[in-house]
Order: sequence, then C-alpha cells, then structure tokens
Amino acid sequence: MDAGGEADLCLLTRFTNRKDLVSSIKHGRLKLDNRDVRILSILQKEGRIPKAALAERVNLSATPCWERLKRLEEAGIIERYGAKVSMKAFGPLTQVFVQIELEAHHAENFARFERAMADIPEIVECWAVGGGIDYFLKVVVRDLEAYQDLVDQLLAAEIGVNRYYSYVVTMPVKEEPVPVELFAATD
Amino acid sequence: MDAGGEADLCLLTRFTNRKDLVSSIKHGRLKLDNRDVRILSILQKEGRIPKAALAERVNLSATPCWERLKRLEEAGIIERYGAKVSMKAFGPLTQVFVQIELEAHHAENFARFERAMADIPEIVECWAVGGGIDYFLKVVVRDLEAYQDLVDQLLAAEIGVNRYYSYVVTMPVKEEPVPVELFAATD
DNA sequence: CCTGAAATCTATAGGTA
DNA sequence: TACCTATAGATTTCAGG
Repeated sequence: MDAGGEADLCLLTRFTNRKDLVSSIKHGRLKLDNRDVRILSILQKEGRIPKAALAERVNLSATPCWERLKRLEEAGIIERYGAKVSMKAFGPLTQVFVQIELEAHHAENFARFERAMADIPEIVECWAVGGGIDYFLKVVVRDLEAYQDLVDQLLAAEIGVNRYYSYVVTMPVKEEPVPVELFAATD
Repeated sequence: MDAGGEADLCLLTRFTNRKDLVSSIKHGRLKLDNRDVRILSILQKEGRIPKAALAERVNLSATPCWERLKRLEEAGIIERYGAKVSMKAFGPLTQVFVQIELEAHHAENFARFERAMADIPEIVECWAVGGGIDYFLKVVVRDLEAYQDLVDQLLAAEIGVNRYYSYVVTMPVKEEPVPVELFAATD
C-alpha cells in the first residue's frame, strides 16, 4: 500500500483541545489519512519500533510522523502499548470459551454479573452478546480441574447464572489485530 | 506484590544459547522468578515504558533488568509489542462471535477450513474447540450487512461449513491480558 | 548486580513550500 | 497546514568491575 496518497480518505482536522478530539472520535467525525492508518497498522505489530524507523516506513521525516503519532495517542486512537506474553511461558495452560445464560434479565441482574466478572482474574474477556445467550467469556486456567473449581465458584456465588456451556480450546488457529486498513478506507 | 523475593518461584537458569532457551520453554522447564513475572506484568499494560523506569519498578538498576528483558524477548516469552488501537477510530464497528460446525471431520477438512481462515482479514480470531462445536471465530465488520456478506462468502467458498451460529457483541464488559502473576507462582 | 560512557533515539526549535 | 533539517536532551546498550 502506498503511504503517500490521500485518496478517498478524509484529512485529519485540527482541534483546539483534547476534549474536542476525543468527542470527535466518539462521534466518528475524526478522519485519518493513509499515513495515519499505516502508522497504526505498523504499531499494532511493532509497538516498540523506533520513531525514526516508523517515519521512514511511512515516507516521512521524524517530526511530522512524531506529531501524527502524538495526535493518535492523545485522541485515544492508540489506547495503550502492551507486550504480548506467550502462554507457554508458564507451562501448559488451558483456555475455555464459556457461554452464559442468566436467570433473569433485569438491569440489576446484568450489573451484578458484570461486577463479579471484574473480580475474577482468570476471566480475561467478557462480552455481552445477542443470539439467545447473554455473555461470552474467555477463561484462562491451569487445567480442567481448575476450570471446574472456577465454575463451581461462579455457580455458588449467586450472581444469577442459569446455564453455562463450555468450549475448551484445543488449538489456536488465528489471532490478529483488527485490520485497520480495511475499515479506514473509502468513507 | 514484593518484587524482591524469590520465594517458591524457581530461578531462571542460564543457557549457553538461544536454542536451549527456546526448547526449555517449549518443554516448560524455564522458570521465572518474581521479578521476571513483574516485568512481564508491567509490560503487558505499559509496553513502551522506558527501561530505566521499568528497572526502578522492580527494584533493579538498568543493566540487570535489561538483561532479564532481553532474555524474555529472546526466549519468546515476550512474543511481540503492539499498540492497542481503539475500534472507535473508524466509526462504529460490529463484533460477532461465530460458532462453526464442519460437515466432516477428516484431517483435510480441518486443514482446508483453517487455510481459508488465514485469508480473511475480518476474521481476527479463530480457535479450534471441543464441546460439540468445531471452531470459534471472532469477526470484526462494519455492520450486520457486511457480516451477512461475509457469511454468504464463507458458505459459498465450499470450505466444509455445515452450520454456523452467530452471537453479535452488544457490549464489551472486560478485556484483560492473561494474569501472569496467577500462573507463575508456586510451581 | 553495579557504574559509567558511547551509541542511539526522542522531542523541539526554527525554517521552507 | 504540512513538511523539512538540525540539535539538545533522554534513553538504551554494553564494557569493565
């Protein structure tokens, strides 16, 4: 992909302060050009690349690239940087996807369940979903015995779980960042 | 957590070369002490923290911390660094979890399906699972119309999909890195 | 595991189109 | 507004103790 063109991507507009920027994003009004998208794409996979090298890759000198990066960070488009730690580092671990059905569907039921999720470190992801199921969880545990213990705890905790369905991960097939190029183009 | 103690965590042993390190991890023989775990934990959430600041946080001076970090990187315990890009950056996007059942369960069926997954950028995650379902997918699309198009494509592609179940994400509740402290302790 | 200094990287000032 | 070059200051890396 050519990093130079601005094509059918809208230009990033200037704002007087951070609050304007943030609210613009929330309302989907902030637009990124090709270079911004390429910067994001590179940083998704190489989060610690030196800024000079990043600039070179998008055909810019350090300063304008640095300014763009700063804007992306301050606008919250880059939420954070993080190291991806291999799960093999700690010996074999088990991942389980869990579907959860709640007993009742009042606001307080959802709130109670979601509060409980926050406190359990083994539950690394929790998503509210539609489609006959209330929540999807991703759980990381040492082994299936530990998983069963966790489930027992969940059921005993009286947080309104009616039914749960477990799907143990037998193999990771694919795990990629969101393809920013795909969603930035042609607004 | 105190970063100084070595408690019931095993010490990281020295290896003469990279291959030994890597194979040790694969066989789960490489052990990390409290400081290593703390380094990992910090970097998961602050991937671009200056190395001097990291050293200070684990009560070390720059050099030994830097050596540990290098070991962790070379051993593949830190797989990569990455920027987390906000999905709001591109206007509203839709996430969908998809369960897939294949038509047949021969090695070639799995291989064909998995090959197809690699080529579709909207499919950001794919996991083989047990529990009556063959695969879990996480899909990111512009909207539900785009999702339907993607599904139609998948079904038309003759990659052996027998049945699929869709669960549209209505709200992200929790999304955390794997809690390394939990799995490193007490071997 | 420490100190310290060379090499590299970052952030900013000042200037061009 | 968007970009450039140049540079002081910060950080990273590594030799030697």
